[in-house]
Amino acid sequence: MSNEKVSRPTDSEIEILGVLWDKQQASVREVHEELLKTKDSGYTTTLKLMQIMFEKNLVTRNDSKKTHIYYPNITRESARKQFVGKMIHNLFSGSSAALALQALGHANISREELDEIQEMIDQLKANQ
Amino acid sequence: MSNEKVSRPTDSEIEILGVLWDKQQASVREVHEELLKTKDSGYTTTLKLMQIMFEKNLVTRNDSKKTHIYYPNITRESARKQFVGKMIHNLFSGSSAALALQALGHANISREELDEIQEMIDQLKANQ
DNA sequence: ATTGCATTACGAAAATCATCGTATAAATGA
DNA sequence: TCATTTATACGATGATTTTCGTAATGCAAT
Repeated sequence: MSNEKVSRPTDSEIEILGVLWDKQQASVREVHEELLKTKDSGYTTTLKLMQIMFEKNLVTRNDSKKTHIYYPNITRESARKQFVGKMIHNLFSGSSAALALQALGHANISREELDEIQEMIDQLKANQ
Repeated sequence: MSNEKVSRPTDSEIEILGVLWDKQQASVREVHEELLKTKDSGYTTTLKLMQIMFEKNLVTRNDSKKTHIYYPNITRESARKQFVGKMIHNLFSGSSAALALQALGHANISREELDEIQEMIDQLKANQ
């Protein structure tokens, strides 16, 4: 009867998960090298964070070799859902449309992407 | 030469800012009463949070009367930009279109809202 | 096998956040 | 005026997050 609860990742944990999502799997060393590109902290900091993430069930790992290999234990998709839901509630008074508009206004979006969003809207309208 | 730096609000701070954005201005008591509707904490907790927010420049206040009146010192709009930008970077690999799609998929959006988003897309396409 | 390097384990400190109790001061009104 | 209420100030605590130093351990190359 192990405790399978998975808590919400912190910002640092999201950074690490981002690397694991991209690479599918990675050692602490690999994750750390990747993080160094955008921030500056010690190796044991990354190690400790990943060990804590293991305790929190945010990642799994294969420790059969000396160098442990870590795997994400939540999907990018579920993290997105989680955070987007929270943000809609916190900052957009529950309106997902408002968030969508904000995102659209945020930065360059290609023609192809606009078409894709267009399609999504048509679909939503059709299902109403 | 005061330090005008404004840091990113925490979750609790966003809740308080939410009340101030809605009301334009409010005393600690008024904010606290509002918070009580959705959460349960002591009055001095709210007071302390708002005092810290004052030190962080997240709010201003008029302390000429005994009961201080607080004002938001960042706009809802800028907070939205801040958080949306961070989320796009953290979780959507920099793609605002991906976030827009995620938001669209999140929950019920009315016909009117869909039309509004539609319009935004047309506008973006026109400007390309 | 011994040395040297890479890795994990572990503890602890610093920083931040959320919480509240208590003291003090201002306003009110009997 | 003085007691009561209402507000702020302040310090302290506990929880969580982030950070790192040091010790122990596994592995590889001499």
